[in-house]
Amino acid sequence: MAQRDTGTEQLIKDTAKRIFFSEGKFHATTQDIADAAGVNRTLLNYYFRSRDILFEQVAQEARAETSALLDEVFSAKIGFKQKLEKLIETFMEQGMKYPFREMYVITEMHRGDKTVPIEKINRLNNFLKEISAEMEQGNIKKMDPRQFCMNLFALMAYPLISNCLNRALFNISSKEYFELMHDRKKLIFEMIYQ
Amino acid sequence: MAQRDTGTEQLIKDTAKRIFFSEGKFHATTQDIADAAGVNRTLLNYYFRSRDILFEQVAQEARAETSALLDEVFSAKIGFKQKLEKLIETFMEQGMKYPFREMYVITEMHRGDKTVPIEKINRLNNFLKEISAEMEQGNIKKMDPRQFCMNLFALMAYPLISNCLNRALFNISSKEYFELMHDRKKLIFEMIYQ
DNA sequence: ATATTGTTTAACATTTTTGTTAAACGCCAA
DNA sequence: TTGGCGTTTAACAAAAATGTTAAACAATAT
Repeated sequence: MAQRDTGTEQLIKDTAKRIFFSEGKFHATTQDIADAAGVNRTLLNYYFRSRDILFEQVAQEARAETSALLDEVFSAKIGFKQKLEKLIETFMEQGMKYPFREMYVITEMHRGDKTVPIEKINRLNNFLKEISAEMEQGNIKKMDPRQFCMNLFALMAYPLISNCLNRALFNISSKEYFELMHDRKKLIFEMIYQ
Repeated sequence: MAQRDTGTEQLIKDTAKRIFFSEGKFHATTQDIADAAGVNRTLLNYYFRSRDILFEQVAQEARAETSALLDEVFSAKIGFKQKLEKLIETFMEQGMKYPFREMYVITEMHRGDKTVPIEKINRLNNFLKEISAEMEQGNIKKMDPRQFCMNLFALMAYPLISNCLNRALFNISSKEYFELMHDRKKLIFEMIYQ
């Protein structure tokens, strides 16, 4: 009956997420995570039984978090333009905290031959229809709506992922990089919506 | 004096690259690679001494390959517009073969605290200047040239990386996906160059 | 032919990572 | 207070991954 909640289980998951999603350390071991969380490694087994279960649970929650984000935006009763703005704002903010979340999901998919448990296809289809409608109205450049989708997510996600490369290339600090990322919100919108 | 070359060393590296860069299996072990190459695992140690050395060498060559690509494009004596077209064409073609090459480099950077051995900054600065000039001429939308750069690479790289996700979302075959990727070449150019 | 040298293999050893067990700890209720 | 129960720990065990060695093999030069 789970009486005493010391928060350790949550601490472990949060730490795993930080290591995987924020720091992009996909090779982290259970010991790495335990150390980072400041707990005994045995606790990972106590709470999650095995490494695989913990990792899968983290991936599962990552998918759920992304899902929730998209759901909230797509189901909002606002116009397409506002949806786009909201999506960019929300995605970029979460992305700055967890740049490698989607990448973790992808990497874990490649590990096993997990089939993608995605039911979000209907929701996406609605979005694709909205995109088509906007193209008809001339608000966005005409193209395959799927390409529009890929453009949008590419523009948001990739610069976050390639943070360390770009910082070296442009020779800029972490602070400057975050400023660039903030500026991208407006910039991305203006790029895809005329 | 390396008389007898059975091609095994190259086979091992090529196999490692296929597994890492094409299949995105960053968790692959030396045994996985040996199996995929159809050779005894001991040969990895014979040719490369240790796993770390092999992995670092693969990462090193990945950086060199990307470098060579950019060098070839940037040093060409052609106009900016042609450079852009050439860059997109070359990058996308290589990207379709090795979608996870840059991602592997990034992941390996996160593993150790390797400092980025990049000297390409001057070359990039030239490109940034060219971008600025084009903006002055009104050929491309005005913005921070670094943002332009990030847009360009994001549009090219991310859809390749998120292949498996997108295929599930859009419910399309591998063949259809490749068609979309091919179409992107023209599409990306038109998006960033008016 | 045979010695040489680079290549490949199997068996073994080591290290790293993960999993299990039993006991200690600490809070709460009877 | 003490018995129970969830939590935590350390010691141990098992498995997985990596590294080493010596011997077998095969092509070439002498």
